Amino acid sequence: MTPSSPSAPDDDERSPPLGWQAQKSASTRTQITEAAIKCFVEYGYSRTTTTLIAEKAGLSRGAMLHHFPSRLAVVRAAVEHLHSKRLRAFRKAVTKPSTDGDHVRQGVEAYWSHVRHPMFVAFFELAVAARSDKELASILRPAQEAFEREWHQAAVDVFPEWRGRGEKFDLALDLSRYVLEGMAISFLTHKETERDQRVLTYLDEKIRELAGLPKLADAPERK
Amino acid sequence: MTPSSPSAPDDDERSPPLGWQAQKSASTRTQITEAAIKCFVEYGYSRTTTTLIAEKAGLSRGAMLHHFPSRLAVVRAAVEHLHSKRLRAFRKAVTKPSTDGDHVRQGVEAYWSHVRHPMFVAFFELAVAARSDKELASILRPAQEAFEREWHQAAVDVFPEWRGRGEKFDLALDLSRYVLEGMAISFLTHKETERDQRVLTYLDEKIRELAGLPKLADAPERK
DNA sequence: CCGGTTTCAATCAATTTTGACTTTTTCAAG
DNA sequence: CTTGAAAAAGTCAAAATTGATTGAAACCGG
Repeated sequence: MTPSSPSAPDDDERSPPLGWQAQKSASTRTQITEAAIKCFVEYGYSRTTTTLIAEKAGLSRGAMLHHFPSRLAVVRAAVEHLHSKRLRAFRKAVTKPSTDGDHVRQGVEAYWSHVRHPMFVAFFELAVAARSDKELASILRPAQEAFEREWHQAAVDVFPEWRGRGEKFDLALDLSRYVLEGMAISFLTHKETERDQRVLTYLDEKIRELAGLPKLADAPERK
Repeated sequence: MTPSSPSAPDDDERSPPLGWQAQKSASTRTQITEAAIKCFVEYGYSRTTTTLIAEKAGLSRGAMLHHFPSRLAVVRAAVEHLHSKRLRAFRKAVTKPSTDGDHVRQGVEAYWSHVRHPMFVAFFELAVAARSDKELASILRPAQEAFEREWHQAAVDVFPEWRGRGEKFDLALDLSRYVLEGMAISFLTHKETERDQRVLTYLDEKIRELAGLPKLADAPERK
């Protein structure tokens, strides 16, 4: 069932030979939660069984259930882990010094990269499953709300000059969120085309309009 | 397990006393597929078991498996049924004589109503599940592609004057699709606010811009 | 009224998943 | 080197789901 070697040094085993049991335990726990997240992305939420998680983490199922007594406990930990990772990655993306001082472009790009990352897929799977699973919903809601607050705060930080013009600001935020998430979700089943680049460029343009910023001379290449 | 009366006259039982067995069978089959669709909406795809479908359809499980030999057969039929219903409803919405000759408004409104309908939720559940279920994906893909072709055709029909200006036309279409679907999906877990009405109004406005139509004097109330 | 077909109901075995329980291994401290 | 606690592995029964099989009931044509 678990043919992998008992102590396969994964990417979380890089802790120095402090050899502490507590540290090893923590390392194993993150290994498990990350395996769970990978399973969400690869197999979807409902197909993520404890067996599958243990297999992907390179542990026996019994070992996993020692760290997390039940499936839900793993899910809980995975949600927290995913949330903090997501938050950290997003913060890093928006606080990165802008390459050309183009706040709009950077903000859009940051969230666009974010929603195309596997982490967003994992969170999306959880969100969809939570729609008809009240228990999961109660676990997910705090993390989701926290992320959205952070998202909004990041937007305020990126556009400090935009204070007071609340109505258009909110509109630009909502529009961006819906367009980018809608595109990202669409791309889960469809493949990207050149047309979609035009949508991103157009979104940039409209946000600038709403912000009262000057039009960009020409749209530079998007990666 | 199935406490409901054996021959509960549901909304599909209203066929006249033609008493034919073949017709009754067809009626029962649509009853089953519609029950399956309801289950997708209410419990999600993965939790929609054969037991649950039979229960919701008011049949014994054995009776259901007589009409559809396997779970997948039910899903297949449900996808087809859902697809034709979706297509019919959408066609009706877009071909309805516009109340005030405002094509843009009508088109947006039509698709907005569509994505807020339970049928869209069901299709969405299927689409998400299909992401990690190749068998379901192969069932769903034809229906999805057919609907998208029809969607595009409907857009062309609603804006006959827009031929030739392909680039902006496609942009308007893509934008609308992403915004509306993104909003609809967001509303599956969040609740609607007044801010979202502004996004719809803004979308109307931008489509008019792209089409080169005059700005609307004032935004009438949305229902 | 009868015969055969269709529809429906109920039971059964096989499989999967889960969580509890037991046993073995690892490892740091004395 | 011994020892005891933590970690890992393996085993087990209970529950759920599925599809097959069998038996009963309704219905139509003759």
